Amino acid sequence: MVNRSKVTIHDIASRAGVGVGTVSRVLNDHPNVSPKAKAAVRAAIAELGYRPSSAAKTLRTNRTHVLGFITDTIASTPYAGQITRGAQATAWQYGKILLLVNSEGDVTLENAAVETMLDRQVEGIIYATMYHRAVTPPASIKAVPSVLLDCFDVEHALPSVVPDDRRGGYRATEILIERGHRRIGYLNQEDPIVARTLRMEGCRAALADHGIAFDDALVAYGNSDPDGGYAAMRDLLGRGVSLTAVFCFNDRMAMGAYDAIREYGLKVPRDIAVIGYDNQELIAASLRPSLSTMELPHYAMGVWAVRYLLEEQPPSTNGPIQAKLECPFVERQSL
Amino acid sequence: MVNRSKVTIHDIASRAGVGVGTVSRVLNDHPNVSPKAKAAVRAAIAELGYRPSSAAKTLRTNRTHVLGFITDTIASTPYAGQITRGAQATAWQYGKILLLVNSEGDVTLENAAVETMLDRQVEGIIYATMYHRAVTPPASIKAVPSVLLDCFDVEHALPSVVPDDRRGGYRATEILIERGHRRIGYLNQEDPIVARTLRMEGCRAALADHGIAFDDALVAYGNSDPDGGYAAMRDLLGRGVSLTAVFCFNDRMAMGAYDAIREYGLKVPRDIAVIGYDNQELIAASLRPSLSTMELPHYAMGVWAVRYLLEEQPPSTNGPIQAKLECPFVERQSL
DNA sequence: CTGTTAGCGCTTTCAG
DNA sequence: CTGAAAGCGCTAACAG
Repeated sequence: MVNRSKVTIHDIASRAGVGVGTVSRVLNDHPNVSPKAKAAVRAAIAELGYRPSSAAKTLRTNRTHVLGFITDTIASTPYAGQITRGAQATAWQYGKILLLVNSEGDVTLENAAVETMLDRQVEGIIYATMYHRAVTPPASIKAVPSVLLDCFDVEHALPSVVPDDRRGGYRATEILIERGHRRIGYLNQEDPIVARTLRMEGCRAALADHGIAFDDALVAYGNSDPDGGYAAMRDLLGRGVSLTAVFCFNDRMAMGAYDAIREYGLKVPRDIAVIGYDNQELIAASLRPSLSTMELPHYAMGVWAVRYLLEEQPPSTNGPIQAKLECPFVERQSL
Repeated sequence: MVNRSKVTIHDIASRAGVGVGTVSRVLNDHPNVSPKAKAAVRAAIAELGYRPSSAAKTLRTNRTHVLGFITDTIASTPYAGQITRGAQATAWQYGKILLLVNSEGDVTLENAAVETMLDRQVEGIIYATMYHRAVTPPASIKAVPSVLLDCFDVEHALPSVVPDDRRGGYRATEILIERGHRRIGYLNQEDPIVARTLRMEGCRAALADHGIAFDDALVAYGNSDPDGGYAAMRDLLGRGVSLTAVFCFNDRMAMGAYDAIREYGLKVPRDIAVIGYDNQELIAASLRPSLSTMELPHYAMGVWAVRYLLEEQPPSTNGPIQAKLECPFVERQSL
């Protein structure tokens, strides 16, 4: 039976003919309760449609089992979904629930969000961005255990988890080399964001490790979208340099590159192998031929962040941990 | 100054030399407080780094200012982001915050999520799905004001908000007709989901209203993804029927259709105009030429749902409201 | 094993 | 205008 007006532990107690202490004990699975009392309480709970008040419990125990989750732009990409999903699923496993605020990058709002969360006594805060970059989160975030996701603060004063873009760039290049390519083009994005620097570093390191000289004539720049990839690829092809493969900064640029390659009467992967980055499913899996790419570990970062907050944190030797998660290679048909 | 150990209203009261009642009054902006007392309290609050306990407040007032937000699949599409974003932003405007759970369609988890939310005394629940369909949400959801988003229950026993797919199908077709097309192909998705039925109905109605006979030879079926669109378009083109435009069930199918059209040596929009559905930005804006499409009002539905929960609900004449939101036409270069 | 009791921090009468 | 007091529903001693 469902009773709308507030049923309290006292109602249960009198109904079951026991004291409130006993009710509380069965509610919290305490060991020393007689089976009989337990049954009576259970029955009363069911009959009265009792629902514990988590506010009262929180007031008493000082625990909320709530984690704050702040994002900058939840919308623009499907990434946000994966991060959120990983974080939420993991929180749930631990019996925690997420309080969500999307700041859209508004600093005032971000501060207010942290304040609200602190008022609500969240047990930790996850501050997530949708691409790998440096941030300055509200200082008050330090009032509770916090972790930066897909971003880091310049002082590295807060723990963080980001994709290992350098290693990803290295692996992508190495994979191309392993398949026999030695003339590898690089479609780079023009904004010098963190990911670009790191991936490029990895790429050069792989080239060097395999005794291939880095050739500036093989890199072209463009916007990090299909148009930019299209333009950059045309640029590259227009130079008349020989190349058998191209590593694109991201899948969106690769999408544009496909168009340019096709216009030149070339075929992927027969004439030019293409590897992307991000594993933006919607694109990578849909292109013809489907695109091999390095996956950004969004879900994994969500999981990692929550685990970090909830598990015992090992004593840090030198500053908060700055975790780098691997970007796995996702093989499809473009190489 | 930030004091970590709990500072209570009593600390503020004694520090400011007033009673707790007065402190509470300034905290809640009550009218009858002397400027002097107010100033003293404010000062004490700042000095002690006081932070009100929302648990205590909730216990006392019975209000949490929290809304529950349950999604089935937050990840697979960027849609989820828009829905969530619209809901979150609107909630924030009303001084509410969202408690998020992603069920991944797991019924047990869904039930548990509702229970937790009710224990936490959410003031309303939004139950959102990522595509327009019929659902059976946990019955206990009715314990608080609730609304279904992008879905509806078969009995229409709960209020809901969905895209107006019928009208969208009508408009898309009409737009094609207005531009002079009379031989319009239809790339339909093979699963008979709600959106398919509705869009098709709209399409036929538009045709009829403009005196164009519906021709079965102009509709082809496929998976609702690029491969399906590709196959369906090839099918259509292979029939040798004349057509100058094609209305695709969604943008992903349109993406595949582009490939098929190109393979036939035809050009979009010169030879065949293409209109999609969904306005899946990542695809629609990236295709070459960019794709004109009907937008699914995800953000708007998120806004609508929260508003509905929070605003005074007009007395319903016949059952809970079943809102249909318009799918706006987004013009790009494919027609 | 169990009933009683004392608060958790806050809001809200109720008298001044 | 303001202090004192009474709980909101629950848990955690503390005596049995």
